[in-house]
Amino acid sequence: MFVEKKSAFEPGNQADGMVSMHHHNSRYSGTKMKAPVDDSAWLSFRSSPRARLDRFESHDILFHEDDPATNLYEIASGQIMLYRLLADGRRQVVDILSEGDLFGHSMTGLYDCSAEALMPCEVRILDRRDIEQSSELLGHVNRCLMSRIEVLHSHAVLLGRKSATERVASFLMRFVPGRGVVGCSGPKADVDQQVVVLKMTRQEIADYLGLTIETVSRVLSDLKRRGIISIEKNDRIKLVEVCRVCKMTGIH
Amino acid sequence: MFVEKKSAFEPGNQADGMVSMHHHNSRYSGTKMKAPVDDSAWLSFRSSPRARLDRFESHDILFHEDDPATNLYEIASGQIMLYRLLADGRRQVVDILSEGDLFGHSMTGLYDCSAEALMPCEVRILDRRDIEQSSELLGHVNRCLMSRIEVLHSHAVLLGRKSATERVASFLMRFVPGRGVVGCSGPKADVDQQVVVLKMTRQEIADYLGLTIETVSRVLSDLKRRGIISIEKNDRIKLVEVCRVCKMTGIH
DNA sequence: CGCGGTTTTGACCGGCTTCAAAGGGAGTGG
DNA sequence: CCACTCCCTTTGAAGCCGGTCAAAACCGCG
Repeated sequence: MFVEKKSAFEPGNQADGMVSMHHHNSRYSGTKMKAPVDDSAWLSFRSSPRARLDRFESHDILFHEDDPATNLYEIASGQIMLYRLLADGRRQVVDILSEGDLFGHSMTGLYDCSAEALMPCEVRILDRRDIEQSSELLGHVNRCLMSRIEVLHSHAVLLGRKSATERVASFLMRFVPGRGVVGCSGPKADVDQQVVVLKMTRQEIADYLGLTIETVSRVLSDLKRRGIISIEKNDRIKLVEVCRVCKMTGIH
Repeated sequence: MFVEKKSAFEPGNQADGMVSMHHHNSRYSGTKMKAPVDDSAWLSFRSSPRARLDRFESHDILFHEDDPATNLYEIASGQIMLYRLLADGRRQVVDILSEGDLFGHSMTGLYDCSAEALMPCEVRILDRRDIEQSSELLGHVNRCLMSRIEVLHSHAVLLGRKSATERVASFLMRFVPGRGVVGCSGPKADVDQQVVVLKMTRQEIADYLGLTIETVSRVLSDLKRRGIISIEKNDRIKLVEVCRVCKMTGIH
C-alpha cells in the first residue's frame, strides 16, 4: 500500500490558513532545497511487498532506547518523537519526525533513543538488507540522514543559546510550512496568519525545548497577553502575525 | 597518500596514560559497536588520486555557513569543529569531528554551519559524484552519518538537560578513549587516571557546552579544588580518577 | 620588565526552576 | 444536567544556578 504525500494546503481544512503538525512534510526540510532529486527507486521500493505498513496509536512506543535495533522505519503519515532519558528520569526529546522521515538506524546494534507516536501514525517497516544493495536507495537514505543532521544542528543552537521565548517562538515556527527549521521565505500572503495544531502536551514541548512545563506555559501566556498568539484550544494556537513570531526566534 | 589510524595507546607519549584529543578516533564512536564492517572499498577510494589531501592550520576556517557546498571532506588527522551563529553573534558549536569523520554534506546546496580546524589538520577532499556511484561507498557514508546523529542526540541531552558540572564532566569524558560519548566500559586498569589534552580555548568549550567562559572556568576550578582533576597546564587536564568524573556526567 | 591576550575570581543580578496551589476541560455517574 | 473526579495547564512566590560585568591573575613573548 502506498500513501500519497499530502500537500500542506489541501482544501477542506486549510480554509483559514490552518495547518496541523500532521500535514507538514519535513523530509527535505524547507525552503533552501537544491535541485530536485530522483527518488523513483525509493518510491517503488517503499511500495513493494517488502515494505510492511504498520499502524500506531497516539503515545504508542515503537521501541525503547537500548532495544536491539531490528527495524528501519519510514513514516507514511503522522509524527514520531525520539527521546532519551537520563538515569534520574530527566528526559530530552531529541527529534520530531514527520511523513517521509526515516528512523531506527543504529551504529551499535541498539537503538540510541526511544520512539513514541505523537498521533495516530502509519509507518513502513523496511529491511536494511534490501537497501544496502542499491545505490539509489542508499542515496535516498543518505539525503534523509543529512536532513536530520541539519535539523539536529538547529536544535543544538536552540538548546545551547536561545532564551525561553526564542525557543517557544522557534517551536511554533517549526510548524509553519516553509518557514520553520531551515529559513524564512517571508510573508506568503496579505493575511500573515497561521493556526498551528500541536499534537504534543506541554510536558512533551518542554522536554523538546529543554525547559520546564511551567516555563513553556508562562511564555505562551505572555505571548497571548501581548497579542502575538491566541490560544484557541490549548492545542490550537493561532499566530496572529507569523512575521512577529519569526522575529522572536533569535535567528534574524 | 594514506594516513594510518593511530592507536590511542601507542608507546612514547602514553606513558602516564595521557591521551590527547588528537589521537581519539571517533568515527564509529565507542564501545557498543556491532559487527565489524567491510570498508575496503572506502579505504581504496580515499587513497585514490581522486581524493586530494589538504592541510589546514589551527583556527583555519574551511568554510562558512551559507557558502555553496562544493566539497565533501574526510578528516585524515586532527580535529574540526562545526558551529553556527545567531544574528546577534551568539555561537553554538554543534559538533566536534575527528579522524575518519566526514563533513561538508548539504541538503540545500549551502553549508548549514561553519567548519574550523582546532589544530593542524589533514583533510581529504572528496567528490560527491564518485561516491554516489557505489553502494559500498554510500554505505560507508551512511554509517558515518548515523554515527554523527547518535552523537548529536547525546549532545542535545547535554544541552537540554544537564547542569554546568555535568556538561563539563561529559566534555572531559568525551576524550577518554572508549568511555566518552557512547558509554562507559568501566575502569580499564588499576590506575584509573587519564590526562586529557584540550585543543580548544575556554571560549570554544563554552560555546560547545552552551555555557559562558566564566562558568566553564568556575566548574573546572571547583573540580580542581575537590581533587577530582588537576590542571597541569590550562590545556592539559588530568582526571585523577576517571570513574569519579564519569559519575558526574549525569548518565549513571 | 612590560605588553596583549586569555583565564580566573568576585560580586551582583536575572531568568528559569522549584514548589505549591488554583484553574480548566473532558469523561463518568448520579 | 450537574456534581465529581482526574489530569493537564496555568499562575504565584521564592530560590538558585548560571549569566553579566568588572577586576585581578596568569602566561607567553619580545
